[in-house]
Amino acid sequence: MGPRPENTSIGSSADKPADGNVAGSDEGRSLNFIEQIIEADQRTGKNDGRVHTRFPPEPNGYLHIGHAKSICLNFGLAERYGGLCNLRFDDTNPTKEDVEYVDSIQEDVKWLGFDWEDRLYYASDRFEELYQFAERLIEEGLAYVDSQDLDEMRANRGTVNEAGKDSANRSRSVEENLDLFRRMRAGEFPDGAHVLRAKIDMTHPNMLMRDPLLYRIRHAHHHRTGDSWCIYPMYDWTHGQCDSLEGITHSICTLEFETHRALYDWFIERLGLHHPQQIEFARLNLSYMVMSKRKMLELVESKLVSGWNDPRMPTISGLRRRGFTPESIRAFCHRIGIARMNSTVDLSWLEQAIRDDLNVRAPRVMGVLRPLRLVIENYPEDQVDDLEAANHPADESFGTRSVPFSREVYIEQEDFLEDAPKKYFRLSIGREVRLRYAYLVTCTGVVKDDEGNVIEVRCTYDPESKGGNAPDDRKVKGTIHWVSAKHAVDAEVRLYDRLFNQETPEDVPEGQDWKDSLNPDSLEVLGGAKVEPALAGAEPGTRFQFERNGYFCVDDASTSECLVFNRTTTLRDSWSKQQSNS
RNA sequence: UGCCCUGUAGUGUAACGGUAGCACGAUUGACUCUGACUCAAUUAGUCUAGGUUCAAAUCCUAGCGGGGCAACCA
Repeated sequence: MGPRPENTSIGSSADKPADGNVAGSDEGRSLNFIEQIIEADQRTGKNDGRVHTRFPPEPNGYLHIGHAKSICLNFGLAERYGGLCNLRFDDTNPTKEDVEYVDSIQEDVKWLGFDWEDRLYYASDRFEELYQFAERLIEEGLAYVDSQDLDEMRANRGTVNEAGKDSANRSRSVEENLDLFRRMRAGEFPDGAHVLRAKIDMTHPNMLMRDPLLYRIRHAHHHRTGDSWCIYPMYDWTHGQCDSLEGITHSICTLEFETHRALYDWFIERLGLHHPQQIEFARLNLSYMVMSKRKMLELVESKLVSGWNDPRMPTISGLRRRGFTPESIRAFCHRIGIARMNSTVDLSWLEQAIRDDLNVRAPRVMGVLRPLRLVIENYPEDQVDDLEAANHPADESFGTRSVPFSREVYIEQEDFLEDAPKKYFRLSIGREVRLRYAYLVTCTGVVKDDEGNVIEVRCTYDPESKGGNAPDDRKVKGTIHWVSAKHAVDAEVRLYDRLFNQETPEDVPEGQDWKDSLNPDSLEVLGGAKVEPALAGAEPGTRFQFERNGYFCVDDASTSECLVFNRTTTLRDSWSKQQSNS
């Protein structure tokens, strides 16, 4: 990539795997409650010791970090116990679903590093089987066609404090039910005319058991089955049977399906099928983030973000574009654990996970975000030094590269201060700092514009300090990064901050909209950044550490004419923390 | 005036009637050609009240707090 043949390819090693297991060793780790269930099942010989899980998204949106938790759980369990994990699309609602989502979901699961092999299933592939099951239920008097309208049905369902009332249609004969149901399938009725319901108990304290709907009429085009169906099964009628037919042993879902478990079991038992165990765990909540598909869709559609893969979004595609590695996301999911209690993980955990990973695998490079010209008065006009710089401070296998140095360099604006406090280790008039890998320089003065802004810093260098060390071994506390002005490559750098200012943006105070807490400064675009020449032509997706500035990833929009970087995350910064604390 | 689930350091999770641990953070120090990394140390916890027990985070009762359930969504 770089123009200099002596360089090792600093970009290509960006995806070099971290040594050691970034996800942490499982040895000696205590078991989460699901692993305990599985191990107990294996001890008793349930399912012949088999472990078979599944990840069952509805293709109605892009996957996000919360799905990643579920993916890591389901595929991880299969891996840990020598079992299998399926990918299944829960595509029973044609009006909300699309192949765009089917494709992106597969891409994201693969990118995360998981493989369903030949076990890709669609609930829609089982519409016929599910239909036959429904006829069986009708024949056994366990289901009936109801013809109440929506409002009637709602009214008769009762409330959490009041029992529901039986529908007048509840006593229809098996023959009539079968006839009506077949005609529903045949397309004789308009949307909403009838539904098929299970006959359970309209007074049940669990609302889900008050004669739940199995089928609704929907004359809609399905992204897979086309127009061959006009009745579509509901989630509850679909999910457990699909689990069962796929031979799933442990059907893991989030807590909001807890009350559905009674129904799940009821259907499987009446049908006499293999009985997977539904197990619920707490979904992931992240501070300063919204995770509902509805809200994310609204952000996308109202152009408050650039798309599903906006680097500020919690989507897998957003995180990928932001520069996250799959390993870091898996490590994050591992670190947050699995439990049944609702909780909120701080957004900083995600940053910490990517820092840990990139620290090991990202080559170091120098880039100046907000340039300030530094002129080295005693350095000859036409001279250029080629200085050797390590691509990684702790891993020699990354090799070295050569960085050109000349009389004028750019330094970071914040690395110069006229009135500097004692503990400021950077440049100020009369003070000496090290230009990383280059020379020690001492500031002699500044040039200001009419308004008094510093537009140039002057200094002298110690020719004896080439490479960064003085012959007399004098200690220089500060080391700053730089880029040779005449060799610099221009770049656009996009800095990201949290999307919301509210820790829990979903908790909206009355009279406000959840979008009111959007952070207006979540994106800052720096158009005039300067990076070292080795970065010219860096491929989209390549990750670097800009020393002292953070981790950066070449954006998909980057071209050879115009480099564009996304800042994945900053480095930890105890200096600015110290500043803000005092 | 229902049913179900759930309360452990700041955060996330362990402890399965028997020593309350771990991770992340925070703080301090060491190291340092990244105020990064690394290393060391420190910090801080069982919602409340009763009860059972030799022994309770764990079991029981009551209270308090959080979440879910009344789409022809998943």
